[in-house]
Amino acid sequence: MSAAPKTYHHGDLRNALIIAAAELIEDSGSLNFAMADAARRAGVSMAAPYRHFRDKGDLLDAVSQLAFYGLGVAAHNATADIPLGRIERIIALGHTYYRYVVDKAAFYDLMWGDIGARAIGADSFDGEASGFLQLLRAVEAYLHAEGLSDCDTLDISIKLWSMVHGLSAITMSGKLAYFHPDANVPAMIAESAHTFMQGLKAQRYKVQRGRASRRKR
Amino acid sequence: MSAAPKTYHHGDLRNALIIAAAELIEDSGSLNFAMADAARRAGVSMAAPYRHFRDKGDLLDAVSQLAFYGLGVAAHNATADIPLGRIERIIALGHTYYRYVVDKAAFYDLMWGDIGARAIGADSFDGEASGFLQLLRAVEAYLHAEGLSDCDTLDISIKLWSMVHGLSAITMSGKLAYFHPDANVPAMIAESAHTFMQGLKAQRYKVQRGRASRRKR
DNA sequence: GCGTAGATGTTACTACCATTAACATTGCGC
DNA sequence: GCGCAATGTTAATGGTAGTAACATCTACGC
Repeated sequence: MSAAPKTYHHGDLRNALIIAAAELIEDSGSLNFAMADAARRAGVSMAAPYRHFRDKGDLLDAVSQLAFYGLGVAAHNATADIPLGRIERIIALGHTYYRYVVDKAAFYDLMWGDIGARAIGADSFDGEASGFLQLLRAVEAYLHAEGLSDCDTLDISIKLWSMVHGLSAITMSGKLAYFHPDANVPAMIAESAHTFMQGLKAQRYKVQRGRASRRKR
Repeated sequence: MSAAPKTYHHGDLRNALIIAAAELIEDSGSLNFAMADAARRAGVSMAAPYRHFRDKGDLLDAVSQLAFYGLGVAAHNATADIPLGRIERIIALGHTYYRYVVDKAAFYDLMWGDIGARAIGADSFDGEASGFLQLLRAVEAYLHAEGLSDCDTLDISIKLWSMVHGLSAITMSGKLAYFHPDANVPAMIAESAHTFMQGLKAQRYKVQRGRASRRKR
């Protein structure tokens, strides 16, 4: 099939365009690629893409899904051999997230840029769900292993995700380097996770104490 | 001075353009305003802006500073009557951040969009510094009041900022609504702060215990 | 006061790009 | 095989960023 590229119909133009766009974004480091370039790279005329994508934003959404999918794969690879139940697994997920985002800065814009303006369809999350679900599983296992089963896994996972995402965003924006030039982000990610989990345990003890001796205050 | 607008030279075009752009962004809810529109709104020809801004991105940077400045003002107003040293002051800063970002979605894109692509000058932080400095002061006072003075104020402030920024970003992206439709973000912000601070205290006790009885493990 | 240099604005132009319209080819269901 | 829907093509439209060449004003030395 790779020997018959001369047909009038491309055959898999939609995917070819997604890949072309992803390459253009990665090469130029910016989302400002030209629709025409993506078409050129896929070997079709510049009007062809509009048979598959309503407009440029539509194509960007598709590439965005690909980027989230790549994150999910990276997360899986990075944590495959760290046992469930250990906090190291959660931290490794955070480090993977951070590295993925920083290494592929343009992808960050793709995944998180124009958040205020873009209307995001609920059906566009299948790919990324994979990454977040990995976090959910790791958190659930950890909470169970630490005797914190009464905590809300979803709630805590989102809070952990927020920490890592926030640190990544602040780093990428250049603001971290401005306020704290010698910050060590991976270390901060690990520390945040540890501190947060310590806090959960402390709160649990507190609640238990409170329960045992009437409620304080 | 408002009675003599008919001069050939505008007099304050730079600021007029910044305000015009901010209004266009807020009205349209998108960063995709036309340079020509900003010029029109300011009452000048479409080439005039280029005497004051190298290109559109340069103008956007200026508006971004304005947005961060507005955040600083909002933060100040929201916390003026909450005493230093109380965690409520830190939480109020988080809530202000969240509300500002969600209320002005287009401004979010302005402040945090295109992070991967835009090169941000170190001199562009004066305005926003004000907001972050307020957090620094609140955290420092709290740590002191709670006997946690040996903690690193800057490090902890950045971690708290990250949490709130991350929650805000995930909310705005629509992903929070997808994974956790009935999440209460302000409550999560408050909880995160409490849990984190509890964790700091627990870690301090741990260190002290460790110190008293040789180092464990 | 005055005259000029540089700052600020204007009009006219280029080049590019997203998107659409009208037309061409192809493959698939019948 | 036939016809229609899907998929591509070329050609045009309209809009935008940015530049060039020219115009006007303002500030400042004198």
